[in-house]
Amino acid sequence: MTDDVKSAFAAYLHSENLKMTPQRELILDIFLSNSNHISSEELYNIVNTKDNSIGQATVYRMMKLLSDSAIARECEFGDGRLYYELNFGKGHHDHLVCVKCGRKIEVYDEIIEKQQDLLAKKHGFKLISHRLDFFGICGDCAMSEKTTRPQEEVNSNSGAVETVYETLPLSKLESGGRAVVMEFILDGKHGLSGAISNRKLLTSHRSRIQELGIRAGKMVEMLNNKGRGPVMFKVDDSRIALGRGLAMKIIVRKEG
Amino acid sequence: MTDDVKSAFAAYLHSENLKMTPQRELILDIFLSNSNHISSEELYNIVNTKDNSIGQATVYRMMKLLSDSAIARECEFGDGRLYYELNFGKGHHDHLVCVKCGRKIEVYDEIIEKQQDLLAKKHGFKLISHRLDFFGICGDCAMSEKTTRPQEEVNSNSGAVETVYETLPLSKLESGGRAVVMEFILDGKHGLSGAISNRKLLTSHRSRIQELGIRAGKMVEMLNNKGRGPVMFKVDDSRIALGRGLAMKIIVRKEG
DNA sequence: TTCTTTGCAAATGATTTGCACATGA
DNA sequence: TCATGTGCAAATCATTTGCAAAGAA
Repeated sequence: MTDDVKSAFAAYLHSENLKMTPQRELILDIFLSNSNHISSEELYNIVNTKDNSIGQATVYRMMKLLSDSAIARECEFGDGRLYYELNFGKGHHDHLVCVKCGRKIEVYDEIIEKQQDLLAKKHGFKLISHRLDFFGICGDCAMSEKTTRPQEEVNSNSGAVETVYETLPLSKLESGGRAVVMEFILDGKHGLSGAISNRKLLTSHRSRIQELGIRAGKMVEMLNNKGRGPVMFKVDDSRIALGRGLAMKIIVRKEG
Repeated sequence: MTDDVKSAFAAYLHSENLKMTPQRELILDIFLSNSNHISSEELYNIVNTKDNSIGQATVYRMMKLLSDSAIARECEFGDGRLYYELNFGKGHHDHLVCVKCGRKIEVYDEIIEKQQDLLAKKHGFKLISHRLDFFGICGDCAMSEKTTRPQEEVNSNSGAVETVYETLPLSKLESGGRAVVMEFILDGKHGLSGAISNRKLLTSHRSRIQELGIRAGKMVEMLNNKGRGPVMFKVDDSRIALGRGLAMKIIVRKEG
């Protein structure tokens, strides 16, 4: 497989009168040997450990070549970087993006694809392409959350009580509900409402949220959530009102 | 409706100990009176015509406020800008984005939504949100293409012959097929393979493609497209080989 | 009065580019 | 040979931020 890709790339270079160089070869090798969905910068960091004479620009340029040749495909997940996945010999698929560990799972669903075509047709729309990304928490991360169960709740003195947790945006925590803050979702320059990344915390809002004492691990108690307008909740001993838009960007874990 | 939004925003400001200012009021008015899916910069340009003392930063800051309060929602369509749509009183929806005119059509499909939940569950994935964007050509643009039919083909000397056009990426034009170049799809910094925008031409590749003489309106004839590897086609009198990845980014119109 | 806002200009940060030199075919 | 590739540093570009002056409650 790796060899197929390499000869396909060589053929591409040849057809475009471009040249194979040791830099290009090393970058391709590293791209192929690494887990998919890597950004140019991450790739550069790895390349750099093998050969620190290679510049960032070379890596960026190479990724464009791989994309032009359709050996790689560019994807973006709302955090302002471009990621590259292997495209050679693969068909269309959608992504499940874990906001906790950043893992990207490739999925495909025939029913969704068909229904998308119908939907486009219904609107007189001539489809060229589409993208579907899911943001949430993967099975592994959901599992490990159980392990790092917060101390406040470890009160079982006997018997085997399995507690099931539910992960949701703070904006969906109902009045009276208690939950633990897990994660903030990306915002700022490359934000994407509803969509999420674990790469950076909010930029413009980080300070605002953190000033309020809302930090990962904190317990929150929802005082008032009418499903509309700002939500009112308690952290430590203070009451906080927060716009629904911001509250949607705070992921909490609730006992279910 | 407009009044509802405005009082909701006033309530939000109050709940957050923020203040109403003439700047904020003007920006909100203009946002509400304009078509949805506007970027901060576009909005600033309009605001600027009404009051040129208002700075860009104020507009950017206001859009964050509208997003924090959930009155607006941020969306991005792969061109590196953030767009804002009215969110107040609206539910989840997906977007059909026309690569020709840039129009964004909001759509919703119950079957797709249900299937998405099933798909996530099947992969043990706890869904927080998702986004689904379609890129293609809207009915109106498809219609107006017929009107601006290229001269080369206007040879009907009698009778009413209706010609139906089909729009597709060059990479999908079969060997022997002829088509007219319509559009290049976005790339560069904020590119998105498969996904598309009409805002900018390719940056890094524009020169390469244009040097080759490929321009909107040009007739191309596919010489060899095996469905894999580079495609070979003719423009004017020269033969050109192009990587499949790049060829996917050239939208052509074929007689069908 | 006392925070909050604002406009301006400078800073960000991922990515691209100009340039002079180096190198593959 | 000689067009193409490379590293470096400077340039982009949408967006954010620091700051001193101005304004709302």
